[in-house]
Parts: sequence; C-alpha cells; structure tokens
Amino acid sequence: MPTALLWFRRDLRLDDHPALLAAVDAAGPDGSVVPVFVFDERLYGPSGEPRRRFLLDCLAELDTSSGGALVTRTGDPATVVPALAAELGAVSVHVTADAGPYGRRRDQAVARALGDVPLVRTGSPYAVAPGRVVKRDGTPFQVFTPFARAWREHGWHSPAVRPDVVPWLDGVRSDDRLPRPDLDGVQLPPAGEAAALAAWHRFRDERLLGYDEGRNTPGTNGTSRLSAYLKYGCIHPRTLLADLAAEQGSESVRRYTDELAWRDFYADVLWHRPDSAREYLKPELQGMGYDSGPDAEELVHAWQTGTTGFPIVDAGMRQLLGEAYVHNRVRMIVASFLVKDLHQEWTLGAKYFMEHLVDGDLASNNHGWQWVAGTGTDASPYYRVFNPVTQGKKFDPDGAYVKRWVPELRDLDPKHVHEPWTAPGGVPAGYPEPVVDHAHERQVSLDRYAAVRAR
DNA sequence: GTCTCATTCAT
DNA sequence: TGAATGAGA
Repeated sequence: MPTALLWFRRDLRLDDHPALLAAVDAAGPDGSVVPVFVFDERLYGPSGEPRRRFLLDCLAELDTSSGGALVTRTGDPATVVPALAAELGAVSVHVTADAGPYGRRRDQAVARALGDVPLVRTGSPYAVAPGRVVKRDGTPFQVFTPFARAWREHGWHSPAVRPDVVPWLDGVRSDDRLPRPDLDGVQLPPAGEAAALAAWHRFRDERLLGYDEGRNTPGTNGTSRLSAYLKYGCIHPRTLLADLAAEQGSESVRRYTDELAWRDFYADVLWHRPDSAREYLKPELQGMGYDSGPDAEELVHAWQTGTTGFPIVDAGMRQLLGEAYVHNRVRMIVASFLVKDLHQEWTLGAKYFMEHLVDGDLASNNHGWQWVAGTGTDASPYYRVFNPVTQGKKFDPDGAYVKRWVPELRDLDPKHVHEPWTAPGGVPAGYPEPVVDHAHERQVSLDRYAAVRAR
C-alpha cells in the first residue's frame, strides 16, 4: 500500500497538474496520495493579508475537491515535510518545481532532509519552464520581444489530463488552523480552481476578442482578471494557451498570449538572476538622487493612501486598497508617479504592492517596477516619465475609472476629471490639490538621470 | 568557426 | 541606447 505525498505550493488545482499524475503513478493501483500544504513563515509572513486570506480560501476549495483529505501543517518545510513523509512511510514526495530564489533553496534543503525519499519535481507554473528558452549561443534573453518569439517557437505541452480517480488518503492529522484575516471590506475574487476556470471561460467567451482594445481601459471590464489565480496556480497557463490555440489569427489572441509570455519572461529573468527581485538590473541607476526626509515621507503617504491630487494615481492606489488589485495600465502610471514624480526608489513601491496585492508575484511585480523605473532588462531609448493627466485622458476618457474609486470627483465633467484644478468651481471639496508640480518633477527626474548617466 | 558591423526595433 | 540578429570579413 504505497503512499505518495503531494506537496502543494503554487499549484492549487487538480486539473492540468503533472505532479498530481506523478503522485498517482507513484502510489500505484493499491496505494494512496496524501495532499499537504505547509504554512512556511518565510512566505506566509510577508504575504500581506489579502494574499493570506485568498490562499486560505483556495486551500479550503482544494480540501473540498480532494474529498476533505488536505493536510495542513505549519513550520519549516525542511522539517515538516520529511517528518510527514516518515509518519506516513511515503515512497516519494511530489511537487511542481518552484523557480523562485527562496523556493529553489527551500526545495534543495527539503530534498536533502528527505534522505532516501525522493523529492520529485514535475512541471512548473509556467508554459515553458524558466531557463528553457535561450539564445542560439545558450545565454538567456534580456529583451522581451526576441524572448517571446523564441518562446512561441519553443512551444509548450498540452494540458495534463485530470485523473478520473485519485486515491486520496483521508484522516491524516492537520495542525491547528490559521486565523482567516478579516479584510474589512476588501473585495477579493472568489477563491479556488472552479472559480478560476469560470473566470477564464467568461473572459474567453465574452471579452477575449475585444482584449486588444479593452485591456487598456481600466474603466471597463476588459482584462481577464486571472492574475491571482495564476499566482496560486488555481489555473495553469497551458490550459489558457490550449484554448487560445483554437482562436489563432486575431490580434486580441496574440496580445493575450503576449501577456502570458511576459509572465514567463519575468520568471525566466528571475531564474537567471535570482537577485533581480531586490537588486537593480542596471546598478548605475541606484546612484540616482532619491528623496528622503519628512517631506518625502508625507508625499509617499499621499501616494499610499490615494490622496496625491492626481485622479488616475489616486484611483489606482484606492483600487489597490479596495480590491487588493490594480488594473495593469494603472500600475504603470502609479509606479511612474512614485519613481519619477516623487523620486523614490522602485523597491519602495514594489514592497508596498507586494504587501497589498492579492496577485503579488515576485517576478512579475518587481520586474514590472524595474521596467517602469528604467532599471530593468528592457532596453528603452528614452527615459520614460508618464504624465498622469495625459495618461488619464487617454486611457480613461470618460473618467469612469476615476469616478468609481474617487467619489469626490463624481460630479465633474469628463473634460475636467483628470485635472480637477481646471474645473469651473476649482478642485471639489474634500479632494486634495496636486501634491507636486508634474512638469517640474519630470524635469528634476530627467536632470538626475542625466547626472547619473554622465558619471 | 569567430569576430565585427549594420540593421532593426523597443508595449 | 542597446539587445538581437544575420551578413560579411
């Protein structure tokens, strides 16, 4: 009666799950599979309450779909996993490979601590496992477009077929449950695999063909909203790509595929440069002049709370606090504002995002911030400074997004909503005047950039 | 084969 | 500006 352990991490689903198939296979016809999740303070601690809550809810769903068999334990995986394996006399421990810097170290430690019981890594959270797509000379890509071309050429497996029956072993003891964070009104997406599939099907059937247009207007429901599900592996990108294959030819499908390629690209960059989540990929920009002191702290606070007086920035930051999510276009705008207008290091914004986002993913988030800051791998011919007013007018022309999140501006005519200081009655009561002069701060940033480049 | 250069292109 | 690529030295 062999027992195989299936250790879930960022793969909280049963569909398209190669490691699950490997576990079922290892257990054999008479054996059983024990699903386990380990709460690791190193990951759970810094997650922030929205992700902790979402994770707990995903695990509850996973427990239900595995017939109540899910075992949860708390502690250092290098201790907890071998202890459970010994307790059950497990023949092997199965995981989806983790490509992150901490996950790789952790898995090495667990594999070592398991001794004779093999830690079997099957599959990855990506369409193409990080490290696989390389240039002809074998070195990694540093620019997205050539990476995406090679990534498409490389291709990916079809989704793994869900097993008809999994011989889950019931009744294994779990540690005490962790408290479910009370988020005080934050609206999270419904958790779990079934919700992820439903969200995907709705997007695919109703909005995918309008994605090319819709993805840039935060006031409309134009994006897939799958990021939190992808983060926790409630759905695998291959499942999405398999469906997309049926709809080739449209610009929207190509665009959406590109977004999945960005996710793989950033995971690939992190794979090759494990320090790039914290360290500047262009180290020279670390020496730029950044602001500090009480005034700077007050400006950062205005950014964090959505009270900068720039409507699109405030709307974005309030969406972050209200939904633990921000529309992608707006992420770039608020990030640019913190780095270029408030002269803060990208690391400060990346950290704040990671504390509040339900979809917070180290590779996508931190490299996205580096992209905006101009410190990333992406070679840009100019120093990007987003203009919050122009961006607002362009991507939220009727002000629907701003008005949803900034009620103080609801009565403004669309032509004033992105620059309320031009409204006939001035800035509406209760809404702040702009905390900085964008034209001035833009110049300051450009000057500091020129200074650091001249060195 | 390997280096050098011109061309292309960047959400 | 600089990465990627392919042609030519």
